[in-house]
Amino acid sequence: MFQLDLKSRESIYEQIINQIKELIVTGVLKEGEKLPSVRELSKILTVNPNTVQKSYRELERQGYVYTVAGLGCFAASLSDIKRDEAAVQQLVETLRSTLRQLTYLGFAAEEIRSLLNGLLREDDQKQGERKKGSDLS
Amino acid sequence: MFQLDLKSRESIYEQIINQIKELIVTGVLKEGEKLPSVRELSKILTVNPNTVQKSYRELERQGYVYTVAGLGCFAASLSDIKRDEAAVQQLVETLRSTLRQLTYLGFAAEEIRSLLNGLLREDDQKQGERKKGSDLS
DNA sequence: ACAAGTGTACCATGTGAAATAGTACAGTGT
DNA sequence: ACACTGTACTATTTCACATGGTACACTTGT
Repeated sequence: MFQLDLKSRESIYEQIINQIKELIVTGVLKEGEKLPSVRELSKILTVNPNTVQKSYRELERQGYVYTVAGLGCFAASLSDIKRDEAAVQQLVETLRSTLRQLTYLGFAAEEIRSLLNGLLREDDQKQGERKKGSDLS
Repeated sequence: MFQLDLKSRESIYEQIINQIKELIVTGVLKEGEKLPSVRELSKILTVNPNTVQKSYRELERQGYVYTVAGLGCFAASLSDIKRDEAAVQQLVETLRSTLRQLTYLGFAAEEIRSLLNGLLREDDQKQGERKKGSDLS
């Protein structure tokens, strides 16, 4: 269920955030379903409770979960997810930078297109085939 | 020509690396052209000489430049750039993660494809420009 | 009322990367 | 000799991350 990579550049709490996001967006965690408690998840992952709580706090800020004191943390409705424009901008900038670096390494435009098509196909599968894609060119 | 963002998550020496890579790949810095000396560039950017040297060392390791003790640091031939397979794998992983996060934010496959097409178009333009006269200030 | 579980808010500590500051040495060209 | 160049250190600071620990308020089941 959870897989942490301690060597990753991505910090632990960010990995937790992204993995929970995935569970919610893919529908594994349905609206209203309870997440593991802070202390419980910290034991499962053998990380500090504070680290898990930091993840939960951020997930709530972004609208992926809601918490009730004394009860726990629950998956929110997909429609509650906040599309933070600054976050989007950040992601686009990351995309731009990554694509550029691939170009630096000598990848031709066609290679990159083909690579992206492969990655998008993965996403489609995870999403459950909501849309069938057109070509990138 | 150099633009550092101290607030960026990307560290300074990484920003220097990427901007120099761009100058070399786009042909602004042609093969054999001399880069600013470590001390000179550090003054231009108002960063520590050690930071610049770290960038140059990494650029040499990746084959973008070659250095001659006592002479300076020079742009290498594009054919000398090493395609580090681990680095490629890292970039692909970053792409995968970024695309996934866009999906989490509710972007449809079509939106993402269109966004990527825009970014690829930017790259095509940069590749075609091939300006003359390297203006490093 | 009580206990156990929940989220939450702190504070202190350790760690590692990044960046800075400074010194020193070797090679190149004039 | 001199002024550049790259290079190699060491030491220090800063900051985010992660950990360890304590405390408090709320909810549920008993």
